[in-house]
Amino acid sequence: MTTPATDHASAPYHHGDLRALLVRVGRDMLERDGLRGFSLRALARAAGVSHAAPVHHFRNLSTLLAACAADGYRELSDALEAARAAEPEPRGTLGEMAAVYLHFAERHPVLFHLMFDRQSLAERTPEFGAEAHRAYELLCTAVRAAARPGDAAAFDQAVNTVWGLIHGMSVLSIEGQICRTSESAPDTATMLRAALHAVVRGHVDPPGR
Amino acid sequence: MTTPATDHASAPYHHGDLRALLVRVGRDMLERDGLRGFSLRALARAAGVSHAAPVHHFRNLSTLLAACAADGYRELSDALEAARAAEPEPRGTLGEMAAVYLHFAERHPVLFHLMFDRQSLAERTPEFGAEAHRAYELLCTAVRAAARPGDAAAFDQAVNTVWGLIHGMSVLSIEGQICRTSESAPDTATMLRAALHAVVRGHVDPPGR
DNA sequence: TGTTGAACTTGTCACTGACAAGATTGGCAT
DNA sequence: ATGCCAATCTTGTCAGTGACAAGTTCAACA
Repeated sequence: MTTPATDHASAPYHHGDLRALLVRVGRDMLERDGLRGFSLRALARAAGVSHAAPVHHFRNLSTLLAACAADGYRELSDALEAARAAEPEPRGTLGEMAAVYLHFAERHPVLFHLMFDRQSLAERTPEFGAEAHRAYELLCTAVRAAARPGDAAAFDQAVNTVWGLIHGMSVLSIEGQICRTSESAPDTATMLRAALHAVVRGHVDPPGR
Repeated sequence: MTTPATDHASAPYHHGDLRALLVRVGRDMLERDGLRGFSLRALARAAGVSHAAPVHHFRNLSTLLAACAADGYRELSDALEAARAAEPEPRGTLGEMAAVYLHFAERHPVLFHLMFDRQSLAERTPEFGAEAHRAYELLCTAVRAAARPGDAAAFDQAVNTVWGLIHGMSVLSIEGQICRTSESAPDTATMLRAALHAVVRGHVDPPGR
């Protein structure tokens, strides 16, 4: 059998870096066919290995899914970092991060859904926790920089509403639930930026009492 | 409630109303064990019928899941209607609806996740579409009443951000991701109400400022 | 009363996740 | 070099699953 041309490097044992290959092929399969048809054996077939080979890299299906989700968080975190680097001004950073978040969700809807499903990810790997935490910290830092300084309660309020808004609109976009009765309505990212402005302003003013 | 609409099928046949029983038991199993362990045969066992009995009520697993999700939307819509009846003042209605939405998500996290997963619900029943649309219309109406009159684009903006915010914070709450660095921070529902105020105000002001 | 057809059962098949045991292969002490 | 070792991968197997087919029960009705 011809060697599957996995270029050298990381840990080419028998097959090459099968673990990375499985995550890559797994993410492709997830996006193409969704979660319900997802199968360890189908994945092994697609990767060109025997049906039990993945077990040596992932204890079970949940662990494999967690690895795919962790890979997604890594990609998202990298994109968030790039957004911050491209637009260092605090309010601008937050808007860019929101756009990046939304864009990630739209490009990887199934994975995005998986990343936020505690049930499917019952087996959380340390890798998953680390990458998820990294994305979270990036967002928190951006919120802290964008919002005027306040007490801890105000910060909690700001982080939760900002992340909630970004995440919620991303989900609606994925599900095709974004309302567009008007032709002149701006695109989803623009709507999200405008709403973020309102929320960030709103959290410093006493809420309407 | 009322008797099912289908006259000829409403009377208990061999087993009683197995369809309703399956949905009820199915929702219980979903919340207890999550989606991955979910199995038509396990459901049949739990309901005390043979492994193939559910097929006569649900073409396949997806259809059954869609029925459970539709049942969830029905429950949510009923709760939203009750919220509107209890608090007819427009801004108050919106806040109450948000609290109801959040509460529903927290009490039925797995089902809630399922209700917003286009992949798992590839087979959409008419029942599902109708109940989902009912919840959506309730929310739209409430937003229209609460926001100052504007053009269609402003309405789109308001609906999308309001629903996005409510949905996003509900997801964060389910996932245990609500940030609470301060003891004095209000509970999630209160944070959500405050953020809604900011968003509803923000959408009438020009966001450019 | 006998027929009909929906509701339900039993039986079966290919497929899946998980496990066990054997085979391959690179690294390493001797 | 030699030979052992352990990680990687394969083959084989088992119970459980979704889906389908064919048989059984039983309320409704002509």
